[in-house]
Amino acid sequence: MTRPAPQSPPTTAPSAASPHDRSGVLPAQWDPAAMEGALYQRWVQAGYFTANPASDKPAFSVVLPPPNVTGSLHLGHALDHTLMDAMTRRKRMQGYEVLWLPGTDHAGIATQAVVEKQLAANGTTRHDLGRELFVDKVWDWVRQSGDTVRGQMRRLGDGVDWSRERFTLDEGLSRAVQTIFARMYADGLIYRAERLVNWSPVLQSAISDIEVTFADVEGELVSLRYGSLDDAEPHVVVATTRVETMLGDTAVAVHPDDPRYAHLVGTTLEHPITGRQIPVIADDYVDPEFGTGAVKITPAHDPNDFEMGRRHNLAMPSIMDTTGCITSTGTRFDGMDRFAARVAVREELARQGRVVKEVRPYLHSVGHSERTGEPIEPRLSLQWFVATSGLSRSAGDAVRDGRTTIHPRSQEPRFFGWVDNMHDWCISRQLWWGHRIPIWYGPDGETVCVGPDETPPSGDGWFQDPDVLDTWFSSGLWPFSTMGWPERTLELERFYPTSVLVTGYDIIFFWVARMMMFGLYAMESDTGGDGRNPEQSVPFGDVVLHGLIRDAEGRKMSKSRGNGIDPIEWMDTFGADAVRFTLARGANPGSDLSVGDEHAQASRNFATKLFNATRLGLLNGAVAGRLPERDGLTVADRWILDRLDAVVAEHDVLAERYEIGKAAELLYHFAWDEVCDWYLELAKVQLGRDGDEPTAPATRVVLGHVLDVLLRLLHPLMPFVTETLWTALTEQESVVVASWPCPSGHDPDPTAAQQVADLQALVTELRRFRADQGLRPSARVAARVSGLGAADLEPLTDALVALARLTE
RNA sequence: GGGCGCGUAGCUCAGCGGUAGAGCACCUGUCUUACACACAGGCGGUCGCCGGUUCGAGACCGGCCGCGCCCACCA
Repeated sequence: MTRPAPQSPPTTAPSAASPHDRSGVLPAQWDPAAMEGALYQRWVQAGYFTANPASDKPAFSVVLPPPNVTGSLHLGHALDHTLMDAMTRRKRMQGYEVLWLPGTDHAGIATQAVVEKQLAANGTTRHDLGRELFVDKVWDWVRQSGDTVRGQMRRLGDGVDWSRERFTLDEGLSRAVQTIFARMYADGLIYRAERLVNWSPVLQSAISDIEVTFADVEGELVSLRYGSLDDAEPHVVVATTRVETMLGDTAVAVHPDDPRYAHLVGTTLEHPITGRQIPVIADDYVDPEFGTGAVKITPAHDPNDFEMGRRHNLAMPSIMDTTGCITSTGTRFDGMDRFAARVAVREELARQGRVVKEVRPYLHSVGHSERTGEPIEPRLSLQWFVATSGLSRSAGDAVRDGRTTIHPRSQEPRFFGWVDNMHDWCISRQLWWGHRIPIWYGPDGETVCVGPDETPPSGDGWFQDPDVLDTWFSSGLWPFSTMGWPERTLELERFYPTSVLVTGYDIIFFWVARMMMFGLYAMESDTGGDGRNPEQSVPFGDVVLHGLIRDAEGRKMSKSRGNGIDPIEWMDTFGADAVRFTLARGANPGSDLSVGDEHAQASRNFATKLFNATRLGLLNGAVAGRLPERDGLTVADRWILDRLDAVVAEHDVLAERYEIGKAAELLYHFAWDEVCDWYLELAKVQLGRDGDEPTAPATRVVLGHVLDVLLRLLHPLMPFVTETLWTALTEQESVVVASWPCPSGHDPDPTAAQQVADLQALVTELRRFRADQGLRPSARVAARVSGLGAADLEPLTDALVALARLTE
């Protein structure tokens, strides 16, 4: 393909060019990769994205869900960011004082794991380094890799307020963490207890319920016999998929009404391996219909058994250490890994003749650590918890009574199901990277919570709790900790609660519910529960949940599958605008979207189309000026202006409903099918070949206006091309700070619409006819070549009718 | 076991009461002075199945089949 070189110095246009040609201000073609960076730079330098809390404009605020500080953005983030950027850019143009607050998350487990892996490669461990040195090393890593995300966000065009960027472990946020911890501790909402928690032997740490994912696993169901081997003597058969836990059994349970076992309840049976006598107890929990109707009870290693152990005051011996090896059973299995022990114990029981029936393969659901992948082990340990019942009820109420609205509505049951059935949240992690628990223990068993402005107790025997807080504890404070809470800053005053939260539906539980719990609690505790309007307490008025990104075959993108798309590579190939538009166009609330290269190509083509359309305008001297009186306009002009009004109105409705996908679709088709395919062609006729038709001057203004408005409408989704084209067209500073289009207020002219529709039908018919005849298909060319430089469409229509007849 | 959602052109998806749509793919033309990252024309669907409501149903109701996701303490 050859294309004429750009006419580089626009001031010295060749003599052949029309006197109206203003196209010199545009580059020869749209080259996104080469131009986007400079545009972004200019926006930031101009301070367009910096919020001014002192302004008197209405506020619109969004906080960015903080990505992992050492991570990199994937396409899902790009979707997130595109939606937020589109919303904030539009609101800015509408005259709001916009704050889009960026930042990153310290991502406790993930970040620590990366650095530990690096250490492992050098043959050391964090324990070799010691806590302080290790944490220093993590900070080094954070500083070194933390720029990746920022760079990616600049590429995407995110209009965030960089001057307010935050990090969950920075000083201010740490202060917020300590403050709320101290308040909740004082209120009894944070407590320490020995509980059965999900334990990751790989991390050697507790994890919360939602960090466990269940997967069906083929295991073995072993039926084993407690008591005598003589059928005439007392015995009970129980079944288990984790035989090794029998080493920690302290009871066998049956249903109270089960006649088969009534005579055994209250007696004891000998443990076949430890030799201890364990009681047979009766409890309603046992389902007599299931299996043999008898269950082995391991209180320290199974949640149900733990509860039963509490009800019946059973001993709760732990039989595994932090790495998942058998310990303190006093048997030869001590020191064995849990999976090795599973086999060894089964073999031992078989040798004793205690494995009844055959061992059956058994498909059952096993909890795995989401982060590290290995099966979790329920383990009894001393941990810190948040008492969630009151907090989660408030969070649920906020949605129930409409202070916060979830979009789409269909996601609400999922939210309620979670907040209404929440277990207490285990917040302590046996890690080193994170907010250390602000609790100090004294030599005489004292426990002191140290607030942000207090000095920790010192002296012999005092020490701080070694654990750190779950990462989601600090991210749960994000909407207000980032604005300076607990200080009463101007930012909080102006921008909290935030206007809208945008995120994927997969983190409702991790994040959304917790922000609501914390936000409500923090704001109420600020005022002692009075003073403040409850509406001010929720962290956001709207929650917009988008779907997950899948590949062209509808599969989830993942590193292991290798089907992930790197947003940077995509932007290199198609441009940031195309990537953004592709994601936005697929963003139907709450539902997943599949994307592939062909979608990005279509979006890139659309950007090029806009470029060329604007170029046509500039070639013909289109200017964005005051529109002439409507009475003097042609049918085509009146029609396109009416359409423009309608599209502006329709787009606003969709955007306010967060129907970004449909809004994008609307603009795409309006721009392409109506503006480019019809209006531009009609405008050419009205301009005339030499630009000297009587209708030409008005057409230049209408054409300029249509392009101007169209570019402003598209700017939130495609900021880069629209900036380049709009500034060229209007010769104004930047479309970022242009005003948002509103309908003209004119009544639509149905006659014009009808006449254009008739014309379209006519031309289409003519084209079809000519195609059938194997003639040149272009009616518009025919029209012009036939000398139909019409002053209006009525004569044009007549002429086309004549022409159509002629061609027959 | 509970919750949510989905099954519409080859693929990805809109449409949610009134004569079947888009993008991509495919076929046929066309370098027409904004654009071949384009233009024009075309092929292609008994809208998962069965009932019902209605003058009229992808669209509303009931049932069924298939698929996906989330939650849940099935020994």
